[in-house]
Amino acid sequence: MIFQNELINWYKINKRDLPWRHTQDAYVIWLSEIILQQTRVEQGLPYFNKFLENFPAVADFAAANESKVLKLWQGLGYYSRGRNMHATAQIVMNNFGGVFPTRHDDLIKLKGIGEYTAAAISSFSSGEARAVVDGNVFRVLARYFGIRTAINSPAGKKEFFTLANELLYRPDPALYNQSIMEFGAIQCKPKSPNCAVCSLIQTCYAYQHKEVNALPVKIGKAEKKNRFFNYLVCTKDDQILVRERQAGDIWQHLYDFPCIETPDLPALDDDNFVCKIHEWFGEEVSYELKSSKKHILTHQIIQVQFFELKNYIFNFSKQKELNWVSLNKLDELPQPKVIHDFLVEHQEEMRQRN
DNA sequence: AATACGGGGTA
DNA sequence: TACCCAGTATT
Repeated sequence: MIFQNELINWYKINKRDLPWRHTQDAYVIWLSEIILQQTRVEQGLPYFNKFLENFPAVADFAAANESKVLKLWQGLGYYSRGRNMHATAQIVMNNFGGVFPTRHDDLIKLKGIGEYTAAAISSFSSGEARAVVDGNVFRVLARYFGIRTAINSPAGKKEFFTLANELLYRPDPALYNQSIMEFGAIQCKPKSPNCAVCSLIQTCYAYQHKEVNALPVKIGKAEKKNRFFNYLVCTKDDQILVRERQAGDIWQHLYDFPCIETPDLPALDDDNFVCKIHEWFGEEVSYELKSSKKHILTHQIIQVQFFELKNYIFNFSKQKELNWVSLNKLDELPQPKVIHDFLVEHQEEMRQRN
């Protein structure tokens, strides 16, 4: 039990004071855990506060529009988390009488809650004996026990999950789970871990064998795909033409502009590009490049260009998912970051134009 | 078993 | 750049 006791002792001295550690309310813990999936504490913290303020209880969350949820989520990424939370809040109202479940076996069935999150919520809210296995735990265990199995392979998942549950400190699962994650986040970091002040180095495999930087092992290197989005910005009085993005691609249910996606960066006189603009907006249309930027996602690099259109005739029958909205209304709709940045940068001239 | 899904921080 | 972050869902 040296490993567990050292982690817990370390935690009691070094832990950060985080708001979700002061509650056993499963709803509040759920809020924090979903927000923190693939997200650093510093980035998620303001969103946690914002969500709790807008939705003090699960009933408030369930009663909101999905669009409002996504607007609050704007900028945090992985928007399916927001959509799944909204669906889960409604399931909790309908199937659990508005009482957020605390048992792992109930939690795991809810949308957006997987093995990690079910273990986290159940252990933190009710002390259920479930070991959390997140990126921090993978790293700490791989280093301390010298495990070379890839953490993103099925065999690795199984091996680490089994070990984590064997190690779980039964007298206080919640305390132990918090301890090992916090230790991974602050001390046993991915880059330049703070081994100099670590009380576990005598028994740490990676430290003793000088393999700290080689562990954990991770396989695969998803190639990033290049995409080219050419946004057509059309304004009329205080209205602007927007599109709600649909299923099957990034940014589902967020709002952007009419877009011509091309296989490469189009020249301003590129035939296919010009042809498509004329098809949508008439032969008299003129366009000017206003802004260009590279937007990087996990699996895509998107070269984004914004064109301001003038003298256009818009044919709605060609693009049914497009709608005119006022600039003020657009402010309330959820947008991808690259769209939001464009609107902020150009809001003066867009409003003056009217 | 592999891929999709955001955006930001670090070295 | 490349890698990682309190991962999950889908193919």
